[in-house]
Amino acid sequence: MIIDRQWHKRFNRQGLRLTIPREAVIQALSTSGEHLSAEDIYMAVHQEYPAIGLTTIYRTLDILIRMGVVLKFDFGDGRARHELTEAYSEKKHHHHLICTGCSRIIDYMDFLDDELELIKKTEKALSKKYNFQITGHMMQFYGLCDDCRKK
Amino acid sequence: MIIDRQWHKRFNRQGLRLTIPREAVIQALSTSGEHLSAEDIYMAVHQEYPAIGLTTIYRTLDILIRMGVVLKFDFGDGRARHELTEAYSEKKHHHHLICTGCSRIIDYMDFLDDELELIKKTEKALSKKYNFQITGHMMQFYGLCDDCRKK
DNA sequence: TATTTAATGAAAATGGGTTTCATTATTAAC
DNA sequence: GTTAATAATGAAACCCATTTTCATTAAATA
Repeated sequence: MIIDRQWHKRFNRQGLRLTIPREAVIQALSTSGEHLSAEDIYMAVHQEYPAIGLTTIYRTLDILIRMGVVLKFDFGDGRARHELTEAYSEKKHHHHLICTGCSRIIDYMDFLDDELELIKKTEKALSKKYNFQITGHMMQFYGLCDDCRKK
Repeated sequence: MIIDRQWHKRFNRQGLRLTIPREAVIQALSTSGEHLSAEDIYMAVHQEYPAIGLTTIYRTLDILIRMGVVLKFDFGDGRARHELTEAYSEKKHHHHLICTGCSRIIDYMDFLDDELELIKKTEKALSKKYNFQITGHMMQFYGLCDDCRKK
């Protein structure tokens, strides 16, 4: 992800500053895999900027969530996970299949075409009806994985 | 919800006992509205059984989640919410629209027919491909509500 | 009845996540 | 540039939902 003038504007528009720590968090989100916990991001950022604290990570994530740049997930294991929203991500969008037995997460991208088309339609209708500005969605299936069924 | 022999069997099958506290939790979930926090359930149960502790609520919820009876949600406000899964609920299934600004939750049921049909299809395909026993799903849209957009 | 096993509540511990506060870095005003 | 106002920061303290521990009780089984 290139942090350009656009990004600075996005922050300034709300009276916020795009600082080094904030850039670092955006970078980490865009390069360090998926569903990152705050601590994952902290550790990634820490490599290059050891002075940046965990508190700042949390604060930055809050801002990015409010800006619609980041989506916060919960997979039921007690820590929140974060990903760039579709509009800001270079990664292929996916949905989740979660085992309620062992918390295993499977990202799936099959069958997405139909789902996404429907989601786009729903999004439009919802945003009109409730006057929401929709920034993302989350679709998860829960169940027991192969291993956990056997137990 | 009638707690019958079926329910006892479901528990016994796993070496568990269907006790009064556990019945009370199931009852609370089936009658006390939607997206209940552990404390909501505790308070509902407390009315009739003041001796039942919060710890037992948490433990019972864990069991019910593992059994596929309860679905655990996170709306980003720091407390988990719980609902009976579709198979065990008498309530109409719905999806969520969540404001990332103020955590307001809107349940919507419009546009569901198309969604549900697609979901059923996807469910079948996923469960086959990944050998999952799917117990429920969750579909949430995120965005800013009318009020929060203005700020 | 005796014995094993599951379930329970209270209290303590855990651990994400948030607040506070004194300090530092930016930006704006002059 | 210098100065004044404002935003951002990290460390430590705090909060609070959830878990764990442990001694006790209840239920199922031999």
